[in-house]
Amino acid sequence: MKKTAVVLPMVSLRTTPNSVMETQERIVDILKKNSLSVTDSRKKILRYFLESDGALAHADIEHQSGTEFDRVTIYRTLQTFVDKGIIHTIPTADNAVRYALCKDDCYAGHHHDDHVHFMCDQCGTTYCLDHITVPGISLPAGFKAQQTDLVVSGICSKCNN
Amino acid sequence: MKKTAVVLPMVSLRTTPNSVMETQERIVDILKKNSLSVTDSRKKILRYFLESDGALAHADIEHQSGTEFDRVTIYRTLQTFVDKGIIHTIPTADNAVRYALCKDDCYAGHHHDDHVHFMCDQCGTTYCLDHITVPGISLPAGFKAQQTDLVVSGICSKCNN
DNA sequence: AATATTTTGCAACATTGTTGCATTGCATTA
DNA sequence: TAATGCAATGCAACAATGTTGCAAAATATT
Repeated sequence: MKKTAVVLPMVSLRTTPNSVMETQERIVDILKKNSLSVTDSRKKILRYFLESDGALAHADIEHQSGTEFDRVTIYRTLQTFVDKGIIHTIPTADNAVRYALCKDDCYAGHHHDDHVHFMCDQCGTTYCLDHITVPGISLPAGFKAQQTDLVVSGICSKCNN
Repeated sequence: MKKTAVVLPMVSLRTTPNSVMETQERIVDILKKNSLSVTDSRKKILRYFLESDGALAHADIEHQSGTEFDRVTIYRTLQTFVDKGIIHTIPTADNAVRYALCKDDCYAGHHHDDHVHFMCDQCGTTYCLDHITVPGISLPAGFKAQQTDLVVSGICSKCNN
């Protein structure tokens, strides 16, 4: 492994704003609560999600992280997070795989992401509209719903000015 | 690549010469109405959709058609059909691109596929539930909806026995 | 600190999708 | 219906995306 330089040295904790410290703690907390060993790539990738207001695609993370870690590591980390219920995938109209943080009531192997996703056609940002729940759909006889995904695309509030 | 056995007898349509002729005519009609030149690949691919009750992925068509035409031709044909409003893409939970025939009120550059899609976790078939419309979603201030996709996954009526 | 376990990087590969260009096939007009 | 113009196809080469096995490195455990 190449990199030895740490991004956020412990020493800086005193002089760093509280919010940064909180995020760092929160990251480690999430990983430990999910019985995951705390590694640099997992911390970094989880940080991307915590600091992003939208969803992230694999490519986003790959570009942001540069050559810091391998493509394969990103794939495996994302898969691990999905398995643990930390993030969830979002089906989008353009069929590009995107991931976003789960709410607290998701746990390993059991997602509860019954909220609406919004994808801006202009800036490409994907939002989780957590407070809008997916309406129940009455299916034809014999059909049994397991999961319902609702994705709205259009113009978001930032681009709508 | 000569697949002989036909799979689904579901609605067991008696293949009289007439119905075959009708399908053939319908295919040519659809192509001409959309100002597309009538080629073998377009006819064949369009036939796959007309004879399928579910949605098709690129891979499905590629496997079914064998080496009859090039992969690139399939990509371009599907794209052409989407552009003309003959088929539409379906966003699925597994983020695999699937296509299905549009209803009549779709035309070039303007899709009206406000119906629900159902994807069976067991057999993998994707259905267009044309008669179930997507409910209106009230978005936060500033958000403007352009398109709404609702995909339900679970067990379909065929597998639910 | 030593050991056991997990994760990572690398390499090699598979699948999926895109582009340019010469050739082929369709459609149009004479 | 033969000639011609234009669109579609096949091919090759490439780019992007995703998967797997294994040795090396990092993490967790004792």
